[in-house]
Amino acid sequence: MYERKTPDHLECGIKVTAKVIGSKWKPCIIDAITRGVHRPGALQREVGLTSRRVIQLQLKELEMHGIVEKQVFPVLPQKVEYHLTPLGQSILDVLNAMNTWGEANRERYSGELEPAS
Amino acid sequence: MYERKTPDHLECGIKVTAKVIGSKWKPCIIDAITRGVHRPGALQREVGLTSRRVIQLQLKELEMHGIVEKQVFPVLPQKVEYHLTPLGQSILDVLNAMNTWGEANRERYSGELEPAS
DNA sequence: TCGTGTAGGGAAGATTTATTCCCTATTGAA
DNA sequence: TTCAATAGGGAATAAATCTTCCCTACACGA
Repeated sequence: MYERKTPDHLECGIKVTAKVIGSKWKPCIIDAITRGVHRPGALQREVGLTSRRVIQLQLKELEMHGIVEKQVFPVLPQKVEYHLTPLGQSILDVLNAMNTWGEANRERYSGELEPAS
Repeated sequence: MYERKTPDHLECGIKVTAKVIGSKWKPCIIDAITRGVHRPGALQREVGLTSRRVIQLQLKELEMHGIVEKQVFPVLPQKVEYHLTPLGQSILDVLNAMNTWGEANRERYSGELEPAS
């Protein structure tokens, strides 16, 4: 586990939220779970472009942050499912706002960046 | 200027938005500008905790991304102001959503992290 | 027995991002 | 003349994040 060398700055709400969903794959994972993909292996195949390990690490953090809940079925072969907690459900509002803005402005950022406005 | 070695993944709106506001200080800077702090030096003092250089770099990126507009006054000593563009105004919805969620759940993430829910 | 699937993790390295240090240039005030 | 303020940037380094490689363990089927 990596140990931060600088303290977290959580003085404003934005940074709290960023701490929870601000990483390369977490939004994708949360999105996939809401679409009904619950098992780690399936999530990895769904998200693609990244490895099993990466998904595992992100799921673990999401679980620590109370966004997802891990459910272990006592069967073999192993079966595990991750579901959104109520807290996880509540953060969908934020993801939706981000998605809406991004979709509305995608073309501006897709090609090379022009100087702006 | 740093040149990325891996391509941007902008296939979903969330990542587009994250590219634009997803950095350590950009949300703070945008927030300060909306509160009426427009000059680089003042922004640096307002945000605190970071250096002049950092603010400069972030402002430059925000300008390239069309979020803020730079206004140079032809006077001496130099005077420069940054203001939000209409596009910048529109992204406030996202920042507000993030802030609301974060404020509502701050206590959960302020101390040490408990295993969750 | 060997290869497949499941889920999980340690350790090292690559990549990206943030920060620091030290420069430029200008004007006015001490 | 020297120091403060203004705004800006190059280069190097520190820190954080992401990724890859190689392990564990279990059960089933060929």
